[in-house]
Amino acid sequence: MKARHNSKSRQDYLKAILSLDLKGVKTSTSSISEKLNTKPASVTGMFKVLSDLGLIEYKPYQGALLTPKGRSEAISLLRKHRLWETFMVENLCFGWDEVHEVAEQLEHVESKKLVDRLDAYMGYPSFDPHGEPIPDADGNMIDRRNLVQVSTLREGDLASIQGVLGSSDTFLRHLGDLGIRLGLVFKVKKVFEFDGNLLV
Amino acid sequence: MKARHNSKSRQDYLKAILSLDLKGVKTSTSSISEKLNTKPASVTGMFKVLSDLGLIEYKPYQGALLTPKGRSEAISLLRKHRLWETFMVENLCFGWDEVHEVAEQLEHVESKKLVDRLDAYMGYPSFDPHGEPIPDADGNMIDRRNLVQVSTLREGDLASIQGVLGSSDTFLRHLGDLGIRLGLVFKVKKVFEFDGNLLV
DNA sequence: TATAAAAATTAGGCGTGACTAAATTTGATT
DNA sequence: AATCAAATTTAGTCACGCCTAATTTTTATA
Repeated sequence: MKARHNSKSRQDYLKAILSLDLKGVKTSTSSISEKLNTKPASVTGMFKVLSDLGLIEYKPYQGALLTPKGRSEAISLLRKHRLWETFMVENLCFGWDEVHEVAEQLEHVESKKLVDRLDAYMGYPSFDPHGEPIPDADGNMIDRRNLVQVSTLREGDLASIQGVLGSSDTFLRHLGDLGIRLGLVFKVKKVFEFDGNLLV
Repeated sequence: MKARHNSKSRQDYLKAILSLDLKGVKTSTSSISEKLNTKPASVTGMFKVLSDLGLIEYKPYQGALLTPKGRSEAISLLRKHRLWETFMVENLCFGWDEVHEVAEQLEHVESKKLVDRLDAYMGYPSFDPHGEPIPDADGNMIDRRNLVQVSTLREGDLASIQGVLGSSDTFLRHLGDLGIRLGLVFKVKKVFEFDGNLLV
């Protein structure tokens, strides 16, 4: 049980485990090996290391579960990944489909200050270019399962604003002008044929 | 002689060699080992690898010289390092003294498109926050040895604008308003006590 | 020029994280 | 409950990049 420092490899494993975990899939060695393009035997080896480091709960033949510590690190990686993707699309005019690989590298840069500043620079976006929620600095993120698109709401529904898909400056300013802010609770009074609704 | 792909380690060596090279220092194994906090024996080993890869010219006991290929890669790393430092200071409000370590990580991210877009996003800065010149996308950079500060010029001197130290938006706009552009050739007609000069 | 000191290289090892092949455990089916 | 297939773990190897210790080459000095 050595005191190993962080490594790209271990971070990739944590991310893979979190990803399957969030999808409710069992984190078997084979499912992880598939995600990471490695062999099951290699996963077993790394599971032992992560377990020794207190990042996962691992019983042979039983798969792995993230400990709070491991989960926190994995979410921090997810946050970095999605913030960088957002930055590339929103500020550097990348297409949403060409940022994943680069974000995969950027997420391994270690500097909490950097990501937090980047987050602030972009105005604390809630969603990345793929529509996935971005964890905040404390690791909290919006649960998409409870979210609906505004366009699916009907007359009489009660809802609150949790985030905005896309975040072009002009669109965000427009929403601001209308008094639409995060957390705003509203009730749909009427749906026009053209797609409009009235506030509470 | 394996076909090894890029690695952080090899890139660090190339950067170290370029750095000494630019300073006119001989790239001995000991000077490199000092820069990289490794041992001379390790440098010898890596010199062989870099030589096999065609990135340096290496004769035992003679030190190393960058090949055009190696030099080009090293300069690309320098470009990335300095662009990221500039971004952090100019856009993310970092202090100029706290960006080096993070840039050291960011420079290893592989995406020409990313750095070129970042460069454009910042308006193609010529110098980083430490006053060092930033290589352009073709690897060309201003040679600081031929540069002087405007404040050191005397009446009658002929000079041209090669770059601007610092690049706050307002200052750059001010220069633009005065018609001062990169490459502009001018002659000093008179130096005021308060520090002013007239254009050609 | 002979020789001692400094610098560089070679030889041998170690940790990490991957692999293959063989052995073991699980669990599904009869 | 016995058996067989799939999944998992164990055992042993390898490449990479680092290390220390010992050897060799260069260089500086007497």
